[in-house]
Amino acid sequence: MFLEQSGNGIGFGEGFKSMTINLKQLSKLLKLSPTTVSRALADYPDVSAKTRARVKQMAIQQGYQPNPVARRLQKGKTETIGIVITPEQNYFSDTFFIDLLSGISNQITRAGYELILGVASDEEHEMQSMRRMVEGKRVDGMILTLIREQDPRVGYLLDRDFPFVLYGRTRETRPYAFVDMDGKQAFEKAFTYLAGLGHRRIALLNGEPGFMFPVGCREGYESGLFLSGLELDPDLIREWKHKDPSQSSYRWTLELFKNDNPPTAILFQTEAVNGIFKGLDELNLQPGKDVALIGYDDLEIARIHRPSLSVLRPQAREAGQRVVNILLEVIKGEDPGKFQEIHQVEMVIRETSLPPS
Amino acid sequence: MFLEQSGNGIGFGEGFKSMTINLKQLSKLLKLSPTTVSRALADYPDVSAKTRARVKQMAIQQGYQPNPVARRLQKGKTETIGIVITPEQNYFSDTFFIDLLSGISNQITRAGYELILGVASDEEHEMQSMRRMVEGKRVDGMILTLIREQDPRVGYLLDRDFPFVLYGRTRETRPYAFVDMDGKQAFEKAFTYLAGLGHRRIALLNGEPGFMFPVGCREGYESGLFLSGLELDPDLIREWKHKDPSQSSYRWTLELFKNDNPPTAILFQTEAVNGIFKGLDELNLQPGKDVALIGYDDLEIARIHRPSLSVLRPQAREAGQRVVNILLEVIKGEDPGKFQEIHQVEMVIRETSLPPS
DNA sequence: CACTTTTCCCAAAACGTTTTGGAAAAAGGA
DNA sequence: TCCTTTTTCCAAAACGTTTTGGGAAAAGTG
Repeated sequence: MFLEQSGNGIGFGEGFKSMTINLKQLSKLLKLSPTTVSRALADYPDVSAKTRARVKQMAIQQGYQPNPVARRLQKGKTETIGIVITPEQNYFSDTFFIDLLSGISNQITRAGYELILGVASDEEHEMQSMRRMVEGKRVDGMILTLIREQDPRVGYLLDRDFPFVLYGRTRETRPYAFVDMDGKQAFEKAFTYLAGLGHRRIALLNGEPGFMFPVGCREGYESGLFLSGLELDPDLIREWKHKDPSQSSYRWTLELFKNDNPPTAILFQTEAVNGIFKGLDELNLQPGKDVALIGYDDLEIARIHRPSLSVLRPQAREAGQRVVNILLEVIKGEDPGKFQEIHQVEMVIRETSLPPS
Repeated sequence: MFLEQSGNGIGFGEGFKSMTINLKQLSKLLKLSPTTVSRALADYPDVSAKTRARVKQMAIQQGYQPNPVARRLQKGKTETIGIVITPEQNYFSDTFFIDLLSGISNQITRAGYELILGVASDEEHEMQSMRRMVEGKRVDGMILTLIREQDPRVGYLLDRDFPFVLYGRTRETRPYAFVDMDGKQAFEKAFTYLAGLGHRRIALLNGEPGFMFPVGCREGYESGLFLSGLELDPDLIREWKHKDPSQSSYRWTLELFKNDNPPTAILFQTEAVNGIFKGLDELNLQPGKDVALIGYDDLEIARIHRPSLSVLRPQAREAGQRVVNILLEVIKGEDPGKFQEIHQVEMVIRETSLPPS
């Protein structure tokens, strides 16, 4: 008989389903050792150009793909990176996050890696899901998003010396890798733009405290005040709730204009725009005309709405790609402290950023 | 020396990072063979209750977790299931999809499996991403969403006899497993409810042709017409575009009310609600008062808006869990044709479903 | 030609599990 | 007591790769 081992012979009696060839079968077909075939495909220099070509051609012809599980075991790597999302925080339904994820996925695939996804209902499950990935040896590295000021995930991963990259930043003294958007510069830019148009009462509807991103926004806002020679008025600043962006921003908008000296412009995260629009509508104020608006993030609603919303637009897709490339370096053993990127945010002037009337 | 093999001895000189124990080390600690330890942990009957208890205790104490990659190789399974999303279609940013994903992830984790995510920019990349998973032996099964009437993915998977479950249905004669929402029943229910209130001119703003879900909605609408003894008026039916739900539905709303005999109620997918609201606003028509509205899917906007939107609410999370449980059965070898579930959709009456004025 | 170097290939080990096919020890039956 | 059955354990093989450590043949070198 030609077939020496159980199911490892070539060709007969196998269903369509299992029509995949493995290294041993391929090497038999080529009358070479598995070693040589493996090394030929990996472009090792110790296999002649001729046989390398022959091997590669046959591999393509036979549709051979190395079994990733076997490779992972041998290499001691999972070739997988993990991410955990928390839908409750109303963050995931943001198109900007999809862009981020799209960039991440794109780059991961290009590297031949896999992205595994955890969905956690709250902070506790978020940690639990991450620990399963890390301690269960299911991933080589983690990507963290929606970072909090005090983020236990970061300490956990640093303690274990486990590779990770943040999209965002946190309060942590030890060095770690991150890609962040320059929220400060963005809000400063938006503020000074509005101030340059003549606005003197500019309100800030900021993200919920506890998370890190509102910190930069606030800094940029204050920096804008300073650069424009204006005083901070606490009445013009408030936070919306992640659980309920529209409702909380709606209420705040109504309150804001009960003020004796109401604002002529508002800076905010675009996520909260529906509530603001609704509030203004109820107050018979026209967005853009009676109140200038600039949102952070370019969601669909910003483009669709009439008047269209001026926005600060982070390049989420590019950021996602950078996050992955950095993580791959960190996994290789590079020093995470070397990778700390702050990306500029572009301002898109549309119809809601006119001078005060 | 006590340590017989390279890094396999217990305990000395290993960093915090590699403080994970493997089966061989654990068995050495217990003075048992790896075989017995493995079988003890897997509750095989051929290991005594006493040693089983001892093994389990030690495993917990040492924090032993079997290396999933090694297990997968031996078992010939990836313990992984795949899903590919297409952000372009404006589907992913829907909270209902997050619910679905949440149910999927939840159940996958419970089974000890992994969910790997592909993000594809268009139909072609969607297929490519799926093929990578399937032909690259990276998953044991696939979950498909946003199904088209003619969906090449289904044919591809059926041809290869590869396990999969649809969230939705397609036009395909061969048996396959699916979990679908009863869009027909939902729209019929909504229609007859409105008709029961006295509405006689009920419009339908449906999803884009080519996808499967609008088919059921249309059927339900027509069935509602029939049950209410009404005639179909083509002027009252139109589709919105996936690429741009708000804009297309906005335009349609304006056109709709140029009609000599305009509708008093509209049925639609909630995704398109922003355009409808905007259109009605421009026409000085009050939602709920001048025009009754019932949307399909309970998005945040539906609850937030004043008046709040009456909706048809699919239980996406439960559906996601079912999809996974079914897929696991199919992977085990069960006949996919046995698993064809159509889930009822609940109607939530809020403020936009009053009788005609 | 004899010796060294380079080129090209391969057998065996290893990655960490689970499964297979016993085998020794204990218990039961006469 | 001797034989059979049950209980309890284990050595070895297998999963499909990649890496290690050569080794034979070919090509240079004097």
